[in-house]
Amino acid sequence: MNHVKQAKRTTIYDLAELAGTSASAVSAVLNGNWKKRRISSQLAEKITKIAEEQGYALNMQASLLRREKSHIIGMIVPKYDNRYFGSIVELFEDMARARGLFPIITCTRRDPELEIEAARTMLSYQVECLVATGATDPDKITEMCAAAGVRSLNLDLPGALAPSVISDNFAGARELTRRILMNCEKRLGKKEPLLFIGGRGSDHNTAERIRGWRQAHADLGVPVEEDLILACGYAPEKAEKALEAMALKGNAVSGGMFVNSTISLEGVIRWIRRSGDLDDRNLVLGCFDWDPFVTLLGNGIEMVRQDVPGMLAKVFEIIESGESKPQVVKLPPIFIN
Amino acid sequence: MNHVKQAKRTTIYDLAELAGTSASAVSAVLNGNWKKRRISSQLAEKITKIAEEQGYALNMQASLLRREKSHIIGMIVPKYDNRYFGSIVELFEDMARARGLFPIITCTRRDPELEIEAARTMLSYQVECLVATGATDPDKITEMCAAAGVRSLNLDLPGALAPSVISDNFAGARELTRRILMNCEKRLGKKEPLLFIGGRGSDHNTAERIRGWRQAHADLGVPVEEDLILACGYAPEKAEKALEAMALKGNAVSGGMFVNSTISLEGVIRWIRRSGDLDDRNLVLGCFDWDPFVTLLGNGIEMVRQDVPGMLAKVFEIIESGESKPQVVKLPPIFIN
DNA sequence: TTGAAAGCGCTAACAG
DNA sequence: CTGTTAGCGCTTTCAA
Repeated sequence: MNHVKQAKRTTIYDLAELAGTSASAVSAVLNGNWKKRRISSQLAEKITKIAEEQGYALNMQASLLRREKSHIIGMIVPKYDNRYFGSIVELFEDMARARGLFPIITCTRRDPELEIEAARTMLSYQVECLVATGATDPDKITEMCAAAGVRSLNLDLPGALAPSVISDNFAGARELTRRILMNCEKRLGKKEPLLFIGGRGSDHNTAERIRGWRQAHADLGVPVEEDLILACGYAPEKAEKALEAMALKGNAVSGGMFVNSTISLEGVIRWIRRSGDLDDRNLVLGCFDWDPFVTLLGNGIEMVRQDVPGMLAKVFEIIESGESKPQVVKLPPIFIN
Repeated sequence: MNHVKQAKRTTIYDLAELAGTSASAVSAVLNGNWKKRRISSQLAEKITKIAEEQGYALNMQASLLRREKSHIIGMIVPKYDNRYFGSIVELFEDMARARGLFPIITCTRRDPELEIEAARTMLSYQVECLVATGATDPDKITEMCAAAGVRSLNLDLPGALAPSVISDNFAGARELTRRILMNCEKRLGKKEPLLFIGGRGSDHNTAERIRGWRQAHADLGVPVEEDLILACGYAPEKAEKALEAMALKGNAVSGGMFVNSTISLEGVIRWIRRSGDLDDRNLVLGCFDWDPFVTLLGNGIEMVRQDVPGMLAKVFEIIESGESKPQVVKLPPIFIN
């Protein structure tokens, strides 16, 4: 209830003085280890009450400086604005807190420079562990962490130097492709080579998905066409432009389409809407990603939902086990339509 | 390139020893104020090189403890997993960094207890300013901050004790309602009272939107029906259940509908899909929120997109001005269909 | 042009 | 049962 703006924040010394005791007693009480110090519950109560009254807030910087463990866990993530990363971040925070860790998260917008700068900043904040999600150069981050004696893990995109938890992109893409091809047959009367759109050819997941896409074509005896692979990046505009360019070259955009993320799907659908109706175009879509509204788009778009709770459970399992040798854990994604 | 796992992290004392100089010199050089201290560029260079070699990372906790300003800015946010809050968070991080601030963000899942706990934690981390986004009890947070001599601002949901930046919910809802009613007339041949679904009656934004919804009905001479107001909460399941309950009571769900957020819209559309086709039901929808995929849902759903860049620009403007007396800044939202 | 030293607020021995 | 004390790693006078 004290609304006076104080130049100096209340410290344990202030509290000690008010309680007529010492700073160490205050510290012990406020940290909950006063039974260990056998402080009288009377004093404990008094201190707690005074702390409350004064609106005391621990100075974490000082506390951390003194303590050996920071209990801070960091995560870097490429984007917030889609369901996949949004749910990763939200669940990560939750699970971290449930384990008594303080999560700090930062978004790097798929910018390699920002990624390493973010990692360095996290190290400055004394993270005990850093989870690099969808990093472009995870090994660089692992090296930086290792040099500081900090554990790191990769999520979503694997690295060679630290444990990685990812989706089984090959198997997922293979099954997704199979489903799209079957839908083509059902709806268009024939299985035709699919378009692959979105993502970066250089990133591991996209490469694996293209591999699965090829395999499924082979499985079903459908030839693949190399110039139907448009790994144009993730942004909606890029997918939109890629389709436009394709159409301008005189290639009819029709048949089946494997879209590499909902981000790209946004651009794809925008292009479709701009240039004619989805139904009219006889398009059969599948997307290696999930968004609730896409389900509601209709047209039976096949989707793959990555197993975020499963992946994070694995991440924390590895963290808790203390394991730090490189290994890639692949989790099967979930199919939705 | 030193991959040896070190028990102790490299400190400026280690660097000083290696460079044959003192910690204070190292500190000055690494902070870039060595011209002020007139340190020889030779020494500066040497120190920089050694720091690089050793993979030195500043201990921010120690640095912050000593410094007077933390340059940390905090934000609490209810959810990550929708476009609105996702874009707020992403842009906030960006703008904070551009101003030399370190953003720390935490998600409180609309849990009032978590909110104040999160605020306390942020204070422990010595934030210089805290932005409370969509907080259930913003004034409580402002009080806590004030007691610690920390500035706070409210975003999305206003408070009485600190500057607040919000959308103009009344005007937005009024115009959105008007548009839905006009669409009803166009598509269904008549203007009928709209259903209002989603949100909490107790939250300011929902109350303002209901007020706008009423006003628009009055403007167009359409009577409102009180039991068409279903402020059932935000979660998709809640909207879905509310519609189900309404249908079970024998009330036909048809005509126009004002949906209070995309989160709720998810449940609404799910219910529609489960219980018949959107087109068949003659539903005319509007949503006080925006999601790119909703545009692509078709059916001409009217949407309101809140002006996130505008709101954050205003937030930082207020922060930079040092202003801290209560005021509510309302930004007009943008209409999309 | 540089180094020594004090101290930020807290925790954890250790000494009563 | 409780207080004193020694730092954690860094920044910043102050003195040289």
